[in-house]
Amino acid sequence: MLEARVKQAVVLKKLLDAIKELVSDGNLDCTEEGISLQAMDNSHIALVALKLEASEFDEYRCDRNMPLGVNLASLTKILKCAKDTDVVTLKASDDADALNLIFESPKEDRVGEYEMKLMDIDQEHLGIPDTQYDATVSMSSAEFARICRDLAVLGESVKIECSKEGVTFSADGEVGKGSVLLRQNAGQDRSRVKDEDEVDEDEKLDIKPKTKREARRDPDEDDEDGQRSDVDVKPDIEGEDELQDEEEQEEGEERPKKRKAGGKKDKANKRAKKEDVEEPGVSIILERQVSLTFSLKYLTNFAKSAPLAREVTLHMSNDVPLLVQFEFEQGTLQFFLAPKIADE
Amino acid sequence: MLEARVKQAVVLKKLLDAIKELVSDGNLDCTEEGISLQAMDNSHIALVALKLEASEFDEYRCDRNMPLGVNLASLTKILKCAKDTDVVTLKASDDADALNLIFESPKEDRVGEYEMKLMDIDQEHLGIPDTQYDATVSMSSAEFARICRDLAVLGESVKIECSKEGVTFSADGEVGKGSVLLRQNAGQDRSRVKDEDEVDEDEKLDIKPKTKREARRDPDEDDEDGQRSDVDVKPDIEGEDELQDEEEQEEGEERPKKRKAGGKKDKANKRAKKEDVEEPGVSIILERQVSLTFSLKYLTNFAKSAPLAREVTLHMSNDVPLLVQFEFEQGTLQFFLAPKIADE
DNA sequence: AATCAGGATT
DNA sequence: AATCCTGATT
Repeated sequence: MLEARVKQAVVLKKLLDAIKELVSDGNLDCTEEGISLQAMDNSHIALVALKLEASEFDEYRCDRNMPLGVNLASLTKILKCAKDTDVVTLKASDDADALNLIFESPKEDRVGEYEMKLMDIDQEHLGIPDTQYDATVSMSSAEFARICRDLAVLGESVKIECSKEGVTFSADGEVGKGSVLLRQNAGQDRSRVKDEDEVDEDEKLDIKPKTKREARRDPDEDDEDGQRSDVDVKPDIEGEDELQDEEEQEEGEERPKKRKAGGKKDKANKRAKKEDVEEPGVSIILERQVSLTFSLKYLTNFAKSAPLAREVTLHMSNDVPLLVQFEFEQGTLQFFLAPKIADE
Repeated sequence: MLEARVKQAVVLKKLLDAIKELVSDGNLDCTEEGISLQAMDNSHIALVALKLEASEFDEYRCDRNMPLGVNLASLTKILKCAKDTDVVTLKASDDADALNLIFESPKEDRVGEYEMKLMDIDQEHLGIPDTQYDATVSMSSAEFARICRDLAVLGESVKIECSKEGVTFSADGEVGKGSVLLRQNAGQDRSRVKDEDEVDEDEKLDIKPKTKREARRDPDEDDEDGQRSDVDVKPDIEGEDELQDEEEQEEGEERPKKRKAGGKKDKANKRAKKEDVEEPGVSIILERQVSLTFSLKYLTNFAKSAPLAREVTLHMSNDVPLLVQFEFEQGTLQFFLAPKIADE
């Protein structure tokens, strides 16, 4: 038995818009922790991993793990029947061959009940390596989308170079070539480009990811968050909690930073209400310079998630798949893409 | 000789948009009363009946009855040459083989004169039975359009069920199934769901239908309304006037309603100006529960009239054609559609 | 019918 | 910036 309530249908709509062009079918894996979906894209090149946290649902109940095989095009169609502000309740009985979706207007004078047929999908379970990334770039998701769109005009690939200077996206082709340099400008104490020692410290402390994670969730869940991001879409909760505690105990100096992060959360909330104009700054955590080339086709697809989150984080190490991560109120959406090998 | 002036071309444009996909050609029947058009749709399944009231034209003159056979695609093309705010004057001489359209900008600094060739159309004259409907649902036309569009994703037919609970639209197909329940919420004294006795009372008093009719026309015309809708598009003018007078004399109590109607009209005008956000509530008058199935293809076509009127009224009786009625400032647009026989 | 692009609107 | 509405296109 699954019963999950989302306050605003628009979140699910944006999610589906974000992934439906990459993945046609997938299992919504429903567990006590929440709902996750993990799938290779249709051409089996990119990996999409979505996690919706149980705690972030308006109401959540899942008695036992159940994979709900959904056709994302069908789900998109049905979600189109909801108004953006509708309250959505997802329901599935334990042996269901259908997912029930209930759309209720805020005034409760309109109730839509939809039933979507489910399918059996062989879950190729994908282990995502727990990578320590050499470079982590946080930036405005809208800016990321813009850059991908812009450079896609010029060529099929983009080279992303991350150094102390900032991050550079460059592409070239028939028409000509172009590059966009983003300097760090987060307007924070860590906004300047760090030198190696400082970087190491930041990496060790894992400040930056935490800041982002904390932006929308309890600090105590940071590491669960981290695992979700870096290890597996279906992590073991107990193990994570332990890891979390360890880290917190090991590094007492994290606490002040955590509070700082808390401050950021408030700021982010305020922004969401009245400062939408203010774009998130660019911040870079660099352990090692990276230079990687990716298919713009995929990146532009990933960038379609921009409406979900103001900020996107690019995690990169040389010769390792890129992780593009969007954290939004209800969870996390990740995309993985292997770099092109040569500068083709 | 016909000469009719409409203040805003946009009304005619919306009208044409509303019916041009259903009907390709038709006679504009011009009489002293106004201009009406009645036609089966191209597949001879649905019936479209339009009436533009002489009194609602800015200026109206029609010396003798004349059917102007128009190709609606042509008329649409020509109306596209008018700006929405242009004043439109329709002119036709008695033996005309063409309709003249004059588009004048409000500032009168621009005059467009167009002439559209007319055609001879054998008017298959259609008697519309004067049905007493078991259920009458008034609702936001935009919502009606939305529901039809939404359910059209799922299947070809929609079942409309009207009960004390409210009205339910449901459809199913390959992807799954869906239903939308609208509860009564008119926010009026009659907004709650009535039980049988109350329903009977309301029906007897005919409160609800009058309310609706009064929204845009004089109560005295209620029965003319019925005739226009239910009997003939080309009525004998003299006869009708007599009927009107008779009724006025018969039922003195209608006069106050006339005044009331005027007030309501003003209200509607105000709404158009400042209350566009406020959707009309759902109100249901139910003599008997109904459950009917209709082709969504037709209903979605009918729903294209939504820009004409904030509200739509669905009149239903079991096994009888549905009447979908839009009342707008200048007149009434009605669509009739027979139900599907089985639950196919 | 459905998707996409453009323009208007808030 | 995002949504809505329209027109165009496949």
